[in-house]
Amino acid sequence: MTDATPSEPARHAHSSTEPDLLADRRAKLNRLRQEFGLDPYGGRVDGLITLAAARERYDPSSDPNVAGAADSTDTADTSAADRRPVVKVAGRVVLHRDIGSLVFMTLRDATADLQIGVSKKAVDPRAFKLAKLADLGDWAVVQGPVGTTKTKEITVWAVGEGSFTIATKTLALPPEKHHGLQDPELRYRKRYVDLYANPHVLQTFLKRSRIIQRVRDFLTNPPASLGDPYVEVETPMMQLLPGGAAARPFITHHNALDLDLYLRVAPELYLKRLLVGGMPRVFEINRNFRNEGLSQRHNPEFTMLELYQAFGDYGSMMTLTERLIHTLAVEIGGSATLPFGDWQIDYSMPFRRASYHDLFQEHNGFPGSDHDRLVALAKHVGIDPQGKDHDLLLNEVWEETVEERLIQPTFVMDYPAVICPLTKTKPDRPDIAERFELFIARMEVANAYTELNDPDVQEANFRRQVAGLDPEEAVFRTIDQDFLEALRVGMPPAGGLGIGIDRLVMLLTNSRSIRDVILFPLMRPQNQQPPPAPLPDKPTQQRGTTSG
RNA sequence: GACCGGGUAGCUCAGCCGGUAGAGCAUCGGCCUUUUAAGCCGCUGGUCGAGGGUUCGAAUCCCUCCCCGGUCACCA
Repeated sequence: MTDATPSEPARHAHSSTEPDLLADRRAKLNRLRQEFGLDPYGGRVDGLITLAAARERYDPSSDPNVAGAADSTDTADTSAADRRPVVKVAGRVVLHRDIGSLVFMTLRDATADLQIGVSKKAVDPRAFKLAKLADLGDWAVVQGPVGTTKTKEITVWAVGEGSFTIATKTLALPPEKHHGLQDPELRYRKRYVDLYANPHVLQTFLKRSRIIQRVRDFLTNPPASLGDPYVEVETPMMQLLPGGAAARPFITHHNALDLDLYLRVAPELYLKRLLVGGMPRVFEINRNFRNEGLSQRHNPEFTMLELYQAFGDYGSMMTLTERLIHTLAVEIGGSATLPFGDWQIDYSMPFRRASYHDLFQEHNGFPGSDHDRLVALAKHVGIDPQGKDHDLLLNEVWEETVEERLIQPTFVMDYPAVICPLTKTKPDRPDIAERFELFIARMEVANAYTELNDPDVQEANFRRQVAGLDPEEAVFRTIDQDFLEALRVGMPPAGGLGIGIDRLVMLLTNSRSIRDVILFPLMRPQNQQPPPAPLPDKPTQQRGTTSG
């Protein structure tokens, strides 16, 4: 093949790190520039419609291939009698069938796949040669009538000068055209390939977008029975103290203030400050960061809906939660009953409500208050009861014996107060917290409290919590005195709710792994790359450049 | 972190009781105006994840390490 001419900049020459397999693509790129005068990284194109829209434009009454119409041999017909609707479409070339003087391609965009046809007779020679040169993976633009082929496949036929062109040349070799991209590692690392090569992946993420959109609509314009709208707010992701959940935080550093900061594990304590300030109904949909293990259900950064309602309680949160999730199932999933793996999940209202203790009794055959039997069961399921408080042990056994049996949507209510430091207890039961967790398909999807607003009880809970920590953990679990001060200013009684958006999307899209609903899940670096050099302490660039 | 499975051509995968590396698709060259994963002919393409060991000889057996997936652990 020819190498770069003097007119070609050096960047078009082979890089020593580039696989030889790309040599053909490089040569073709140069050829497009030199022989065709084509910019292989072209610009703006007006007047495009989606492939799905083009398919809908098809009009059988204009189609000479439909029985009764004349001249059925030339479907790229350009005669004045042609009444077929003319469209302009763009898409990635995912199939390419060159049969001599006629080239068929299948283009793909976010809406559909659609066949296009380029006939030597119907286009200028340059456009026809470009059609023959097109590679799998190129972006193509085609203009012409929407018709069919002899086999009735709806096809956009390129007709006229410049009616087929390559808008962007790919330099990469595409995945196998039938199997798509299968290797999970490659799918997550090269999501940009996964998205186009596996259409259902793109559909999942479009659905995710619709789910989040619908949640926002629901909360900012709620059903009448739920009362006033909720206001969307944004609170700090970089926090001085990582509060609101017990997870280990990520640490970062602000240079100008020479200050260590934590990425938030939850927005809870800030949203409650807003209740104090007089915002009665607030919500936030945003990322939390927890420095813990990865699993099918855990990614270090994940998206959470948190919501607070003044003068509500966990009962109001229950009503809201089941209404919201039912609405999403029906409107986005298309049915009140949706598959998840081998299960059929029934999102009909009302969801089951059962107390923490009743569920323990139901699945274990004795009350959780029976300490001796609890200890015996703990040993039986492999939990060491040594030195554990009754309620903490109960919780471990509960998670081991009950959680995995909660397949259908179930509100688990009234947790032991000792594991709920931010929750108000029941008026007559100081040992029971007004908290629920919603379980679906063994996953904790939502978590809600009647919020604790007594500053003295809150402070006592914090102190008890910190006292039980080893020194290493205690470092980042300092008591948030400003939050206590806010409670002293006075937080109205309130209900609060958190919903794990990623898990909800998993359920509604029947996705087994959280990585299938997060576009770019965290992965280890591939090639033992050295970490980037640390930033200089003095932020010289930050001044005088672009400032907001 | 532990255990199990995997890493072979750009992609999807065989080969794994040791004997110099295979298929399909893609690429490249040729033919073809109604193809649907088009077809036909021909040609390319691999430090078999990395390093070490055993052996006359290692993709294959052994050791160490890296990456991915799964299970478990961690996650008030």
